Amino acid sequence: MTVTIRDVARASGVHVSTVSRTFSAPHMVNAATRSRVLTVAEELGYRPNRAARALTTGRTHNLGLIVADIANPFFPPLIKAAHAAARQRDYHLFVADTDEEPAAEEELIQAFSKQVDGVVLCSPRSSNKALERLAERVPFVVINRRLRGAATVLMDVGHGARLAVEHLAGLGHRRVALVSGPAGSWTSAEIRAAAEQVAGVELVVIGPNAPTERGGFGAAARVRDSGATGVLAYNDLVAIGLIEGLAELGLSVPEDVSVVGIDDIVPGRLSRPKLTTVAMPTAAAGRLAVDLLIQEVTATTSLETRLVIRDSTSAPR
Amino acid sequence: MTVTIRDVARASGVHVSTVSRTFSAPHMVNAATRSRVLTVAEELGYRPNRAARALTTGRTHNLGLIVADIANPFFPPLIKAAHAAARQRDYHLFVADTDEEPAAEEELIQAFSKQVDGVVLCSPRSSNKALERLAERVPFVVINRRLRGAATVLMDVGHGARLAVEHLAGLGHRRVALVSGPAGSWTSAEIRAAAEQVAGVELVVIGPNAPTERGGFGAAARVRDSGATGVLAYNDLVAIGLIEGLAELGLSVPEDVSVVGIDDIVPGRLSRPKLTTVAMPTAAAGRLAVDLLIQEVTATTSLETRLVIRDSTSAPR
DNA sequence: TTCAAGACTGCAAACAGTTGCACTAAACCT
DNA sequence: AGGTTTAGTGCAACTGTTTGCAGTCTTGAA
Repeated sequence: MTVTIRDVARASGVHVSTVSRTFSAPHMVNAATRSRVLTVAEELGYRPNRAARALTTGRTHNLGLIVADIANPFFPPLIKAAHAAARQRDYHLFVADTDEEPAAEEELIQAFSKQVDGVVLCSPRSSNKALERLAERVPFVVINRRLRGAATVLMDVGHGARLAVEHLAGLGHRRVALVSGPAGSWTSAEIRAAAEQVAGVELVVIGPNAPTERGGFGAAARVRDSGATGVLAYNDLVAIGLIEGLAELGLSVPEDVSVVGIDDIVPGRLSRPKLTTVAMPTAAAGRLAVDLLIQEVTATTSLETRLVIRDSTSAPR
Repeated sequence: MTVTIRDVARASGVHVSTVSRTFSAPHMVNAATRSRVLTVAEELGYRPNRAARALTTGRTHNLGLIVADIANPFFPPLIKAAHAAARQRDYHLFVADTDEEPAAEEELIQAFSKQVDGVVLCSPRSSNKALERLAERVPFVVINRRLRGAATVLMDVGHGARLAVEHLAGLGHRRVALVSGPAGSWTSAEIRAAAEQVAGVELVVIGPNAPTERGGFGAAARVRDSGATGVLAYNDLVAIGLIEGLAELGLSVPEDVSVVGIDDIVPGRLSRPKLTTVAMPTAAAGRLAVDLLIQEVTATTSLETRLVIRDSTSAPR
């Protein structure tokens, strides 16, 4: 039923290898033959079968993208950018969701291995050891994790966190709370290390917390009790939850306490007050990751972050 | 370099066909042989090559999912659910983004056609005619569009819209504005038809509008001028933009005007006031679509929607 | 005019599996 | 005991494409 290279060959009176070449190495075939083959192919509605091609060439023109949670607002812009970059070079993109389970990462990589030319792994939860082992089966690039032997794309949260705390300091806050993330998080550690370096403010760490709205909500009382007038939250969801929790306690943002988030996800732009936050270059990271993968370069890149000042921060009372 | 079925055959002293069968038809091979082959395969780290398998069987065990915009908060829950359903049956999922361009739909379907067993198409923008033509190349199921010849999953927005208007009527609103969506939208038409059927309220239609925050923002003045005290917006983004626009005009929600959205996206839950909205069963739709695809059943299903009452609606002044 | 160098094209062997068919041996039935 | 079924395995052809090698035909140069 499906039209193959042989049908085209027969219909245009040449050998299959010539047809093959008009698609994969056009310069090797005579212009006249080429155009004849092309028109015949067009008429017949022929499209090369990528699976068959992959079999001989070893390249599938497919890429895999693994994230912890597709529905987490942090990821979609990254996925979208990765897809666009892949598409531009005529690659298809498998997308997979681990549901935050480290074991799923390994399993997915294994399952992908024969079917993709590489995979990009976002904020992996697996151990470095496990990842290094997997890197032998299939090339990959990791986003937001340092890993030797694999290409790495980092977003410089540390810098962003410092900007955020400096922003608070500049507004006159002297005591700021850091509502941290989950225990093993690379990002959380980076944020803390950077925040601690800012001179002139006393930092109090509250956490670890779940990286969710609920996590922020739950931290509200401790924030109030800490006496801090400014807060840097692990991410925007935490910040939003925190603002809600503070409201519950009769504290309003930014009048009573200033809050800055991290990530710059859509809901932060839409909530009230609009969130001051550290914008993460997720789209750039996604795009870059697939570019590195396709070009097979092993590099480690650090992407700039920046502070977006909106309505959730102001001078303390 | 990579270990094939032949390596396993040699190492375990059987013919390749036996190895093949221990993986794809285990019941046809003797238990003892099977376990021997299995352990050898395990030792060698053999994994069947899906591309090669696809070549003979014609089934790739891959599915495609095409959405208009991955970054639109409406889609990620659907993608996630579709992925989970696919994974459960050992299928991989290609995800693609058309960037709202109808032409991209066709192109993507064509490109996928040889590489997937089917594709699910969300809220397509292409003409029915074009879709019917494509349906001959590859099986697909469509979400949120009626199309004969293809399996269809519908979300019953009409019902939800009616509930929403009835809710407003029940609160005492007598004049409600419908801030509609883009011109050619099936959904928008459904909403309007349903809203018009509710007795006891006068409906004024404002639109068409872009299905975005900005679209809602821009409609604020016309809503004020309409004299309506209640509003049903095309979707949550429009509702959020509208609320912002109304605030700009000195009108607050729900005190001065009640607003209900549609979709129940995350930002609506997180914004202030929390949005009353019609919850769309996106996850169920995604899951169901891939199930239909895998089981190759051509059915048309209509999924229930429901009203979620939160803080953006109250009795009129 | 002859010969070497290109430019095209065909041939056939891969690639990694699946599967209909044939064969053997054991188990079953009368 | 003889014939028939059945379980298990091997054989080889096939899937759609690529690609190294070899052959043919022009060209251009000497």
